[in-house]
Amino acid sequence: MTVRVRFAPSPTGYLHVGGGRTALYNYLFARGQGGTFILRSDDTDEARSTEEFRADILDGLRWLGLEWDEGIEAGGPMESYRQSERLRRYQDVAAQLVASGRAYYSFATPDQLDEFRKEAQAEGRSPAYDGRFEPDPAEAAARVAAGEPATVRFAVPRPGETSFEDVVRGTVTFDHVQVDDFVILRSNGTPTYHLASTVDDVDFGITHVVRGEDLLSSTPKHILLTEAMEAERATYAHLSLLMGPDGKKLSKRHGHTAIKAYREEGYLPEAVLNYLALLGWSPGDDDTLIAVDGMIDRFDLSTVSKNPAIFDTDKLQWMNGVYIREMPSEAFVVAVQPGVEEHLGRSLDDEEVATLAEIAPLVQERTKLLTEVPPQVAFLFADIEYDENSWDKVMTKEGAAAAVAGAAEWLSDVDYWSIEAVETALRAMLEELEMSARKGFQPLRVAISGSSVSPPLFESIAALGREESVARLGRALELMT
RNA sequence: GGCCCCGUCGUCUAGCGGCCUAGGACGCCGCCCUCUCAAGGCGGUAACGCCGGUUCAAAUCCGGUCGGGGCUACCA
Repeated sequence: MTVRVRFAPSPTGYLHVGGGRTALYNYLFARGQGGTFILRSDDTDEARSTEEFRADILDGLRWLGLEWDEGIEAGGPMESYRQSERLRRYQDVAAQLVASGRAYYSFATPDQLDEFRKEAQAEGRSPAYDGRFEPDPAEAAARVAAGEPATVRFAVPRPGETSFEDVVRGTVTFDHVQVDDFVILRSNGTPTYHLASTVDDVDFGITHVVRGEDLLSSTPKHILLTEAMEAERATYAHLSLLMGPDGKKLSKRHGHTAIKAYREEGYLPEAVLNYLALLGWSPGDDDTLIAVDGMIDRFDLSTVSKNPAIFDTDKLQWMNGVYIREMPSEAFVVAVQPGVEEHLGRSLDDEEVATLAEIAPLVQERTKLLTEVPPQVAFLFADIEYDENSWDKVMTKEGAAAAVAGAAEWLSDVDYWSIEAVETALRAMLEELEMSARKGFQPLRVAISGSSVSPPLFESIAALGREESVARLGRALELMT
Protein backbone atom coordinates (compact mmCIF):
# COMPACT_ATOMS: atom_id res chain seq x y z
CA MET A 1 0.00 0.00 0.00
CA THR A 2 1.40 3.37 -0.96
CA VAL A 3 1.13 6.02 1.64
CA ARG A 4 -1.03 9.00 0.76
CA VAL A 5 -1.21 11.87 3.21
CA ARG A 6 -2.64 15.34 2.97
CA PHE A 7 -2.33 18.75 4.49
CA ALA A 8 -5.73 20.38 4.38
CA PRO A 9 -5.76 23.90 5.76
CA SER A 10 -8.77 26.11 5.55
CA PRO A 11 -7.93 29.50 4.13
CA THR A 12 -9.44 31.40 7.01
CA GLY A 13 -6.13 32.67 8.31
CA TYR A 14 -2.44 32.88 7.53
CA LEU A 15 -0.37 29.73 7.60
CA HIS A 16 0.63 29.59 11.24
CA VAL A 17 3.42 27.75 12.98
CA GLY A 18 1.14 24.93 14.13
CA GLY A 19 -0.04 24.39 10.58
CA GLY A 20 3.54 24.50 9.41
CA ARG A 21 4.45 21.75 11.81
CA THR A 22 1.50 19.61 10.76
CA ALA A 23 2.47 20.08 7.13
CA LEU A 24 6.08 19.22 7.94
CA TYR A 25 5.18 16.00 9.73
CA ASN A 26 2.95 14.97 6.85
CA TYR A 27 5.74 15.78 4.44
CA LEU A 28 8.38 13.89 6.41
CA PHE A 29 6.15 10.88 6.75
CA ALA A 30 5.29 10.85 3.05
CA ARG A 31 8.91 11.25 1.97
CA GLY A 32 10.17 8.64 4.40
CA GLN A 33 7.59 6.14 3.19
CA GLY A 34 7.96 6.92 -0.48
CA GLY A 35 4.38 8.15 -0.37
CA THR A 36 2.44 11.03 -1.82
CA PHE A 37 1.98 14.37 -0.10
CA ILE A 38 -1.23 16.07 -1.13
CA LEU A 39 -2.31 19.66 -0.60
CA ARG A 40 -6.01 20.28 -0.35
CA SER A 41 -8.03 23.34 0.52
CA ASP A 42 -10.73 22.80 3.10
CA ASP A 43 -12.63 25.91 2.16
CA THR A 44 -16.25 25.05 2.81
CA ASP A 45 -16.55 28.11 5.00
CA GLU A 46 -16.89 30.60 2.19
CA ALA A 47 -17.61 33.52 4.46
CA ARG A 48 -14.27 33.29 6.22
CA SER A 49 -12.09 32.13 3.36
CA THR A 50 -10.11 34.71 1.42
CA GLU A 51 -7.79 34.78 -1.57
CA GLU A 52 -5.11 36.40 0.53
CA PHE A 53 -5.06 33.50 2.96
CA ARG A 54 -5.10 30.98 0.13
CA ALA A 55 -2.03 32.58 -1.39
CA ASP A 56 -0.29 32.95 1.96
CA ILE A 57 -0.60 29.25 2.70
CA LEU A 58 0.95 28.26 -0.61
CA ASP A 59 3.70 30.85 -0.23
CA GLY A 60 4.45 29.69 3.26
CA LEU A 61 4.68 26.03 2.34
CA ARG A 62 6.91 26.80 -0.61
CA TRP A 63 9.13 29.04 1.46
CA LEU A 64 9.54 26.24 3.95
CA GLY A 65 10.40 23.92 1.08
CA LEU A 66 7.49 21.58 1.71
CA GLU A 67 6.74 20.76 -1.90
CA TRP A 68 3.61 18.72 -2.44
CA ASP A 69 3.17 16.07 -5.10
CA GLU A 70 -0.49 16.39 -5.78
CA GLY A 71 -3.27 18.86 -5.17
CA ILE A 72 -3.65 22.62 -5.40
CA GLU A 73 -1.67 23.95 -8.36
CA ALA A 74 0.08 20.59 -8.70
CA GLY A 75 -2.85 18.72 -10.16
CA GLY A 76 -3.51 15.03 -9.91
CA PRO A 77 -6.16 12.44 -10.67
CA MET A 78 -8.91 14.40 -8.95
CA GLU A 79 -10.69 17.14 -10.81
CA SER A 80 -10.35 19.58 -7.98
CA TYR A 81 -8.57 19.80 -4.65
CA ARG A 82 -10.71 22.65 -3.40
CA GLN A 83 -13.77 21.70 -1.45
CA SER A 84 -15.58 24.76 -2.69
CA GLU A 85 -15.49 23.17 -6.13
CA ARG A 86 -16.73 19.76 -5.02
CA LEU A 87 -20.03 20.72 -3.49
CA ARG A 88 -22.04 18.41 -5.74
CA ARG A 89 -20.10 15.39 -4.60
CA TYR A 90 -20.81 16.11 -0.94
CA GLN A 91 -24.50 16.63 -1.68
CA ASP A 92 -24.62 13.33 -3.51
CA VAL A 93 -23.03 11.52 -0.62
CA ALA A 94 -25.44 13.13 1.80
CA ALA A 95 -28.38 12.07 -0.37
CA GLN A 96 -27.07 8.51 -0.52
CA LEU A 97 -26.67 8.44 3.21
CA VAL A 98 -30.26 9.60 3.68
CA ALA A 99 -31.44 6.98 1.20
CA SER A 100 -29.62 4.22 3.02
CA GLY A 101 -30.96 5.38 6.35
CA ARG A 102 -27.56 6.39 7.71
CA ALA A 103 -28.56 10.04 7.80
CA TYR A 104 -31.81 11.95 8.13
CA TYR A 105 -33.41 15.31 7.52
CA SER A 106 -33.50 17.32 10.68
CA PHE A 107 -35.97 20.04 11.55
CA ALA A 108 -34.93 20.60 15.13
CA THR A 109 -34.82 24.31 15.88
CA PRO A 110 -31.86 26.04 17.49
CA ASP A 111 -34.02 26.79 20.51
CA GLN A 112 -34.99 23.15 20.91
CA LEU A 113 -31.39 22.08 20.64
CA ASP A 114 -30.24 24.73 23.08
CA GLU A 115 -32.74 23.70 25.65
CA PHE A 116 -31.94 20.04 25.20
CA ARG A 117 -28.22 20.68 25.68
CA LYS A 118 -28.73 22.89 28.68
CA GLU A 119 -30.92 20.34 30.36
CA ALA A 120 -28.51 17.54 29.60
CA GLN A 121 -25.67 19.51 31.05
CA ALA A 122 -27.60 20.42 34.16
CA GLU A 123 -28.34 16.76 34.74
CA GLY A 124 -24.79 15.72 33.98
CA ARG A 125 -25.83 13.75 30.93
CA SER A 126 -24.19 13.78 27.56
CA PRO A 127 -25.19 16.90 25.62
CA ALA A 128 -24.96 15.02 22.33
CA TYR A 129 -28.13 15.35 20.29
CA ASP A 130 -29.72 11.99 19.51
CA GLY A 131 -32.45 12.96 17.06
CA ARG A 132 -35.28 12.76 19.57
CA PHE A 133 -37.20 15.69 18.09
CA GLU A 134 -37.32 14.41 14.55
CA PRO A 135 -40.34 13.19 12.60
CA ASP A 136 -40.46 9.76 10.95
CA PRO A 137 -38.79 9.40 7.53
CA ALA A 138 -42.03 9.57 5.57
CA GLU A 139 -43.13 12.83 7.18
CA ALA A 140 -39.62 14.22 6.86
CA ALA A 141 -39.57 13.47 3.15
CA ALA A 142 -42.93 15.16 2.73
CA ARG A 143 -41.83 18.29 4.57
CA VAL A 144 -38.66 18.53 2.54
CA ALA A 145 -40.66 18.06 -0.64
CA ALA A 146 -42.92 20.87 0.49
CA GLY A 147 -39.90 23.10 0.61
CA GLU A 148 -39.32 23.27 4.36
CA PRO A 149 -35.66 23.95 5.16
CA ALA A 150 -33.80 21.13 6.86
CA THR A 151 -30.30 20.09 7.75
CA VAL A 152 -29.05 16.60 7.17
CA ARG A 153 -27.72 14.83 10.23
CA PHE A 154 -25.78 11.63 10.47
CA ALA A 155 -27.60 8.96 12.46
CA VAL A 156 -25.04 7.81 14.99
CA PRO A 157 -25.84 4.21 15.90
CA ARG A 158 -26.62 3.94 19.57
CA PRO A 159 -25.80 2.06 21.65
CA GLY A 160 -22.34 1.55 20.31
CA GLU A 161 -18.81 2.79 20.43
CA THR A 162 -16.01 3.61 18.06
CA SER A 163 -12.45 2.89 18.86
CA PHE A 164 -9.33 3.28 16.84
CA GLU A 165 -5.59 2.91 17.06
CA ASP A 166 -4.08 6.37 16.93
CA VAL A 167 -0.46 6.22 15.81
CA VAL A 168 0.70 8.73 18.38
CA ARG A 169 -1.86 8.18 21.12
CA GLY A 170 -2.62 4.49 21.11
CA THR A 171 -6.13 3.12 21.46
CA VAL A 172 -8.81 5.75 21.78
CA THR A 173 -12.46 4.88 22.39
CA PHE A 174 -15.62 6.98 22.25
CA ASP A 175 -19.03 5.86 23.46
CA HIS A 176 -21.65 6.86 20.92
CA VAL A 177 -23.82 8.50 23.54
CA GLN A 178 -21.09 11.15 23.59
CA VAL A 179 -21.19 11.57 19.83
CA ASP A 180 -23.69 14.04 18.45
CA ASP A 181 -25.98 13.25 15.54
CA PHE A 182 -23.88 15.81 13.74
CA VAL A 183 -24.95 17.97 10.85
CA ILE A 184 -23.38 16.93 7.56
CA LEU A 185 -25.31 19.24 5.26
CA ARG A 186 -26.43 22.70 6.28
CA SER A 187 -29.91 23.91 5.45
CA ASN A 188 -28.40 25.96 2.64
CA GLY A 189 -27.09 22.77 1.09
CA THR A 190 -23.40 23.26 1.85
CA PRO A 191 -21.45 20.51 3.59
CA THR A 192 -19.93 20.84 7.02
CA TYR A 193 -16.28 20.14 7.68
CA HIS A 194 -16.92 16.59 8.84
CA LEU A 195 -18.63 15.56 5.62
CA ALA A 196 -16.38 17.38 3.18
CA SER A 197 -13.18 16.33 4.85
CA THR A 198 -14.20 12.71 5.19
CA VAL A 199 -15.51 12.42 1.64
CA ASP A 200 -12.27 13.90 0.37
CA ASP A 201 -10.15 11.59 2.45
CA VAL A 202 -12.09 8.66 1.03
CA ASP A 203 -12.12 9.92 -2.57
CA PHE A 204 -8.47 10.88 -2.54
CA GLY A 205 -7.44 7.54 -1.09
CA ILE A 206 -5.82 9.06 1.96
CA THR A 207 -4.15 6.29 3.94
CA HIS A 208 -2.95 8.31 6.94
CA VAL A 209 -4.66 11.31 8.44
CA VAL A 210 -2.04 13.30 10.33
CA ARG A 211 -3.54 16.37 11.92
CA GLY A 212 -3.92 18.38 15.11
CA GLU A 213 -5.28 17.01 18.34
CA ASP A 214 -8.17 19.44 18.16
CA LEU A 215 -9.74 16.96 15.74
CA LEU A 216 -9.26 13.92 17.97
CA SER A 217 -12.78 13.97 19.33
CA SER A 218 -14.21 14.43 15.84
CA THR A 219 -12.51 11.29 14.65
CA PRO A 220 -15.34 8.89 15.57
CA LYS A 221 -17.60 10.99 13.37
CA HIS A 222 -15.19 10.67 10.51
CA ILE A 223 -14.83 6.94 11.00
CA LEU A 224 -18.57 6.46 11.19
CA LEU A 225 -18.99 8.45 7.99
CA THR A 226 -16.24 6.54 6.26
CA GLU A 227 -17.82 3.23 7.12
CA ALA A 228 -21.26 4.43 6.13
CA MET A 229 -19.71 5.16 2.73
CA GLU A 230 -18.49 1.58 2.76
CA ALA A 231 -14.91 2.71 2.51
CA GLU A 232 -11.89 1.61 4.44
CA ARG A 233 -10.91 3.84 7.32
CA ALA A 234 -7.60 5.63 7.29
CA THR A 235 -4.97 5.36 9.96
CA TYR A 236 -5.12 8.37 12.23
CA ALA A 237 -2.34 10.25 13.97
CA HIS A 238 -3.18 13.22 16.15
CA LEU A 239 -0.44 15.69 16.88
CA SER A 240 -0.45 17.60 20.12
CA LEU A 241 -1.17 21.29 19.91
CA LEU A 242 1.32 24.13 20.11
CA MET A 243 1.06 26.41 23.13
CA GLY A 244 2.11 29.93 23.92
CA PRO A 245 4.69 30.69 26.63
CA ASP A 246 1.88 30.90 29.17
CA GLY A 247 0.81 27.33 28.42
CA LYS A 248 -2.36 28.44 26.71
CA LYS A 249 -3.18 27.59 23.15
CA LEU A 250 -0.94 29.55 20.85
CA SER A 251 -2.65 32.67 19.59
CA LYS A 252 -1.94 36.12 18.25
CA ARG A 253 -1.50 37.57 21.70
CA HIS A 254 1.64 35.48 22.12
CA GLY A 255 3.35 37.43 19.37
CA HIS A 256 3.89 36.10 15.96
CA THR A 257 2.06 32.96 14.98
CA ALA A 258 2.13 33.42 11.21
CA ILE A 259 4.93 31.73 9.31
CA LYS A 260 5.09 34.85 7.20
CA ALA A 261 6.00 36.94 10.21
CA TYR A 262 9.07 34.80 10.84
CA ARG A 263 10.07 35.08 7.24
CA GLU A 264 9.78 38.86 7.41
CA GLU A 265 11.67 38.99 10.68
CA GLY A 266 14.69 37.42 9.09
CA TYR A 267 14.41 33.76 9.94
CA LEU A 268 15.75 31.16 7.54
CA PRO A 269 13.36 28.43 6.41
CA GLU A 270 15.92 25.77 7.35
CA ALA A 271 15.97 27.03 10.91
CA VAL A 272 12.20 27.24 11.21
CA LEU A 273 11.88 23.73 9.82
CA ASN A 274 14.53 22.36 12.16
CA TYR A 275 12.90 24.00 15.14
CA LEU A 276 9.41 22.88 14.21
CA ALA A 277 10.59 19.32 13.68
CA LEU A 278 11.95 19.15 17.20
CA LEU A 279 8.75 20.50 18.68
CA GLY A 280 7.23 17.13 19.37
CA TRP A 281 9.71 14.84 17.74
CA SER A 282 13.27 13.84 18.47
CA PRO A 283 15.64 11.90 16.25
CA GLY A 284 16.31 9.70 19.25
CA ASP A 285 19.89 10.61 20.02
CA ASP A 286 21.17 13.94 21.23
CA ASP A 287 21.14 15.65 17.84
CA THR A 288 19.66 19.11 17.86
CA LEU A 289 20.72 20.38 14.47
CA ILE A 290 19.21 18.30 11.75
CA ALA A 291 18.56 19.07 8.09
CA VAL A 292 15.48 17.99 6.20
CA ASP A 293 17.18 15.02 4.55
CA GLY A 294 18.22 13.74 7.93
CA MET A 295 14.72 14.23 9.24
CA ILE A 296 13.26 12.25 6.37
CA ASP A 297 15.63 9.37 7.07
CA ARG A 298 14.90 9.27 10.73
CA PHE A 299 11.34 10.49 11.13
CA ASP A 300 8.96 8.07 12.75
CA LEU A 301 5.36 9.05 13.32
CA SER A 302 4.96 6.61 16.17
CA THR A 303 7.68 8.28 18.22
CA VAL A 304 6.07 11.69 18.05
CA SER A 305 5.50 13.14 21.49
CA LYS A 306 2.04 13.22 23.01
CA ASN A 307 2.74 16.31 25.07
CA PRO A 308 1.66 19.71 23.94
CA ALA A 309 4.70 21.84 23.17
CA ILE A 310 5.32 25.44 24.05
CA PHE A 311 6.55 27.52 21.16
CA ASP A 312 9.66 29.19 22.55
CA THR A 313 11.26 31.78 20.31
CA ASP A 314 14.58 31.80 22.19
CA LYS A 315 15.65 28.46 20.88
CA LEU A 316 14.42 29.23 17.39
CA GLN A 317 16.48 32.39 17.41
CA TRP A 318 19.59 30.59 18.54
CA MET A 319 19.03 28.00 15.84
CA ASN A 320 18.59 30.70 13.24
CA GLY A 321 21.95 32.13 14.25
CA VAL A 322 23.53 28.74 13.75
CA TYR A 323 22.06 28.42 10.27
CA ILE A 324 23.09 31.95 9.36
CA ARG A 325 26.67 31.25 10.42
CA GLU A 326 26.64 28.12 8.29
CA MET A 327 25.64 30.01 5.17
CA PRO A 328 28.27 30.60 2.51
CA SER A 329 29.28 34.24 2.75
CA GLU A 330 28.08 34.98 -0.78
CA ALA A 331 24.65 33.63 0.04
CA PHE A 332 24.56 35.79 3.13
CA VAL A 333 25.28 38.89 1.06
CA VAL A 334 22.54 37.98 -1.38
CA ALA A 335 20.11 37.38 1.44
CA VAL A 336 20.88 40.63 3.14
CA GLN A 337 21.36 43.08 0.28
CA PRO A 338 17.67 43.78 -0.41
CA GLY A 339 17.12 44.61 3.23
CA VAL A 340 20.08 46.94 3.28
CA GLU A 341 18.84 48.72 0.19
CA GLU A 342 15.41 49.07 1.64
CA HIS A 343 16.89 50.47 4.81
CA LEU A 344 18.92 52.96 2.83
CA GLY A 345 16.06 53.83 0.53
CA ARG A 346 18.24 53.32 -2.53
CA SER A 347 20.12 50.56 -4.27
CA LEU A 348 23.78 49.79 -3.76
CA ASP A 349 26.27 50.29 -6.58
CA ASP A 350 28.88 47.68 -7.42
CA GLU A 351 31.53 49.21 -5.25
CA GLU A 352 29.17 49.31 -2.31
CA VAL A 353 28.15 45.72 -2.84
CA ALA A 354 31.85 44.87 -2.72
CA THR A 355 32.15 46.76 0.53
CA LEU A 356 29.16 44.88 1.90
CA ALA A 357 30.74 41.60 0.86
CA GLU A 358 33.94 42.67 2.59
CA ILE A 359 32.44 43.09 6.05
CA ALA A 360 29.73 40.48 5.54
CA PRO A 361 31.58 37.59 7.17
CA LEU A 362 32.18 39.71 10.26
CA VAL A 363 28.53 40.66 10.49
CA GLN A 364 27.33 37.21 9.61
CA GLU A 365 28.92 35.57 12.61
CA ARG A 366 27.12 37.90 14.97
CA THR A 367 23.70 37.78 13.37
CA LYS A 368 20.69 35.93 14.67
CA LEU A 369 18.10 37.51 12.42
CA LEU A 370 18.65 38.77 8.90
CA THR A 371 16.71 41.91 9.77
CA GLU A 372 19.28 43.06 12.28
CA VAL A 373 21.92 43.44 9.59
CA PRO A 374 20.84 46.61 7.73
CA PRO A 375 21.03 48.97 10.71
CA GLN A 376 24.42 47.50 11.58
CA VAL A 377 26.04 48.10 8.22
CA ALA A 378 24.22 51.27 7.17
CA PHE A 379 27.04 53.44 8.51
CA LEU A 380 29.19 52.23 5.64
CA PHE A 381 26.83 53.60 3.03
CA ALA A 382 25.19 56.66 4.51
CA ASP A 383 25.74 59.49 6.93
CA ILE A 384 25.39 58.48 10.52
CA GLU A 385 23.26 59.67 13.33
CA TYR A 386 24.75 59.19 16.74
CA ASP A 387 22.92 56.88 19.04
CA GLU A 388 22.18 59.02 22.06
CA ASN A 389 22.93 56.44 24.71
CA SER A 390 26.16 55.47 23.04
CA TRP A 391 27.29 59.05 22.80
CA ASP A 392 26.50 59.84 26.42
CA LYS A 393 28.12 56.68 27.64
CA VAL A 394 31.29 56.91 25.60
CA MET A 395 32.04 60.36 24.28
CA THR A 396 31.78 62.23 27.54
CA LYS A 397 34.43 60.07 29.16
CA GLU A 398 37.83 61.46 29.95
CA GLY A 399 40.31 60.80 27.19
CA ALA A 400 37.65 60.23 24.57
CA ALA A 401 38.41 63.40 22.67
CA ALA A 402 42.13 62.71 22.78
CA ALA A 403 41.59 59.28 21.28
CA VAL A 404 39.41 60.64 18.50
CA ALA A 405 41.88 63.38 17.70
CA GLY A 406 44.80 60.97 17.84
CA ALA A 407 43.09 58.50 15.57
CA ALA A 408 42.40 61.16 12.97
CA GLU A 409 46.08 62.09 12.93
CA TRP A 410 47.46 58.58 12.87
CA LEU A 411 45.06 57.44 10.18
CA SER A 412 45.98 60.40 8.03
CA ASP A 413 49.58 59.24 8.15
CA VAL A 414 48.93 55.66 7.02
CA ASP A 415 50.75 55.06 3.71
CA TYR A 416 49.13 51.93 2.40
CA TRP A 417 45.48 51.66 3.45
CA SER A 418 44.63 48.21 4.76
CA ILE A 419 43.06 46.54 7.74
CA GLU A 420 46.49 45.72 9.14
CA ALA A 421 47.73 49.26 8.59
CA VAL A 422 44.68 50.69 10.35
CA GLU A 423 45.23 48.40 13.29
CA THR A 424 48.93 49.19 13.49
CA ALA A 425 48.26 52.89 13.41
CA LEU A 426 45.54 52.81 16.00
CA ARG A 427 47.51 50.63 18.37
CA ALA A 428 50.43 52.99 18.03
CA MET A 429 48.08 55.82 18.85
CA LEU A 430 46.97 53.97 21.96
CA GLU A 431 50.52 53.48 23.05
CA GLU A 432 51.29 57.13 22.57
CA LEU A 433 48.34 58.12 24.68
CA GLU A 434 48.98 55.33 27.17
CA MET A 435 45.43 54.24 26.84
CA SER A 436 43.84 50.80 26.98
CA ALA A 437 42.22 49.39 23.88
CA ARG A 438 38.93 49.18 25.69
CA LYS A 439 38.97 52.84 26.60
CA GLY A 440 40.56 54.18 23.47
CA PHE A 441 38.64 52.35 20.79
CA GLN A 442 35.06 52.87 21.95
CA PRO A 443 35.05 56.59 21.12
CA LEU A 444 36.35 55.75 17.67
CA ARG A 445 33.59 53.24 17.21
CA VAL A 446 30.94 55.81 18.06
CA ALA A 447 32.55 58.40 15.81
CA ILE A 448 32.75 55.97 12.91
CA SER A 449 29.54 53.96 13.24
CA GLY A 450 27.40 56.14 15.47
CA SER A 451 26.95 53.39 18.00
CA SER A 452 28.88 51.67 20.75
CA VAL A 453 27.97 48.38 19.11
CA SER A 454 29.32 47.76 15.64
CA PRO A 455 31.25 45.32 13.53
CA PRO A 456 34.95 45.11 14.42
CA LEU A 457 36.60 48.51 14.32
CA PHE A 458 39.65 48.10 12.09
CA GLU A 459 37.72 46.32 9.40
CA SER A 460 34.98 48.91 9.60
CA ILE A 461 37.42 51.77 9.21
CA ALA A 462 39.26 50.02 6.42
CA ALA A 463 35.99 49.42 4.58
CA LEU A 464 34.78 52.96 5.10
CA GLY A 465 37.94 54.38 3.58
CA ARG A 466 40.43 56.88 4.86
CA GLU A 467 38.78 60.04 3.71
CA GLU A 468 35.37 59.35 5.21
CA SER A 469 36.84 57.88 8.38
CA VAL A 470 39.00 60.90 9.07
CA ALA A 471 36.09 63.17 8.26
CA ARG A 472 33.84 61.38 10.72
CA LEU A 473 36.47 61.54 13.44
CA GLY A 474 36.80 65.26 12.79
CA ARG A 475 33.08 65.80 12.95
CA ALA A 476 32.79 63.94 16.22
CA LEU A 477 35.69 65.88 17.67
CA GLU A 478 33.95 69.14 16.88
CA LEU A 479 30.87 68.02 18.73
CA MET A 480 32.95 66.98 21.71
CA THR A 481 34.82 70.19 22.24
C1' G B 1 -20.84 19.90 33.65
C1' G B 2 -19.86 15.55 30.15
C1' C B 3 -16.36 12.98 27.05
C1' C B 4 -11.35 12.53 25.25
C1' C B 5 -6.05 13.56 25.46
C1' C B 6 -1.66 14.87 28.23
C1' G B 7 1.87 15.36 32.79
C1' U B 8 10.71 14.36 33.19
C1' C B 9 14.98 20.80 34.38
C1' G B 10 11.91 27.75 33.08
C1' U B 11 11.41 25.66 27.63
C1' C B 12 12.04 21.45 23.71
C1' U B 13 13.21 16.64 24.81
C1' A B 14 16.22 11.43 25.82
C1' G B 15 14.49 7.58 28.88
C1' C B 16 10.28 2.24 27.20
C1' G B 17 11.73 -2.24 35.13
C1' G B 18 17.89 -2.53 37.08
C1' C B 19 22.93 0.95 32.55
C1' C B 20 19.55 7.15 36.26
C1' U B 21 23.82 9.87 42.19
C1' A B 22 18.08 11.04 35.22
C1' G B 23 21.43 12.48 29.42
C1' G B 24 21.33 16.47 25.44
C1' A B 25 19.76 21.35 23.54
C1' C B 26 17.88 26.52 24.41
C1' G B 27 17.75 29.97 28.36
C1' C B 28 20.11 31.69 32.74
C1' C B 29 24.77 32.37 35.92
C1' G B 30 30.21 32.39 36.31
C1' C B 31 35.12 32.17 34.15
C1' C B 32 38.31 32.45 29.73
C1' C B 33 39.07 34.86 24.96
C1' U B 34 38.36 40.02 23.43
C1' C B 35 38.48 46.96 20.28
C1' U B 36 32.15 46.91 21.35
C1' C B 37 28.46 43.29 20.45
C1' A B 38 28.24 38.52 19.16
C1' A B 39 30.53 33.91 18.26
C1' G B 40 33.70 30.28 20.57
C1' G B 41 35.89 27.44 24.92
C1' C B 42 35.26 25.77 30.03
C1' G B 43 32.28 25.24 34.33
C1' G B 44 27.62 25.74 36.90
C1' U B 45 22.09 26.14 37.88
C1' A B 46 17.75 23.29 37.27
C1' A B 47 13.10 18.14 36.49
C1' C B 48 10.62 12.50 37.09
C1' G B 49 3.12 16.89 39.91
C1' C B 50 1.19 14.16 44.29
C1' C B 51 -0.57 9.59 46.91
C1' G B 52 -1.08 4.56 46.97
C1' G B 53 -0.10 -0.27 44.76
C1' U B 54 2.72 -4.28 41.77
C1' U B 55 7.98 -5.85 42.03
C1' C B 56 14.03 -8.05 44.90
C1' A B 57 14.04 -3.30 41.97
C1' A B 58 9.72 2.10 39.07
C1' A B 59 10.84 8.20 35.84
C1' U B 60 9.47 3.66 33.46
C1' C B 61 3.65 -0.99 34.99
C1' C B 62 -1.46 -0.30 37.60
C1' G B 63 -5.11 2.71 40.37
C1' G B 64 -6.44 7.25 42.38
C1' U B 65 -5.73 12.36 42.90
C1' C B 66 -4.30 17.08 41.32
C1' G B 67 -2.97 20.12 37.25
C1' G B 68 -3.02 21.46 31.95
C1' G B 69 -5.25 21.00 27.12
C1' G B 70 -9.01 19.70 23.38
C1' C B 71 -14.03 18.86 21.96
C1' U B 72 -18.94 19.68 23.37
C1' A B 73 -21.92 24.84 16.55
C1' C B 74 -25.97 24.59 10.49
C1' C B 75 -16.52 26.89 12.58
C1' A B 76 -12.71 24.13 10.99
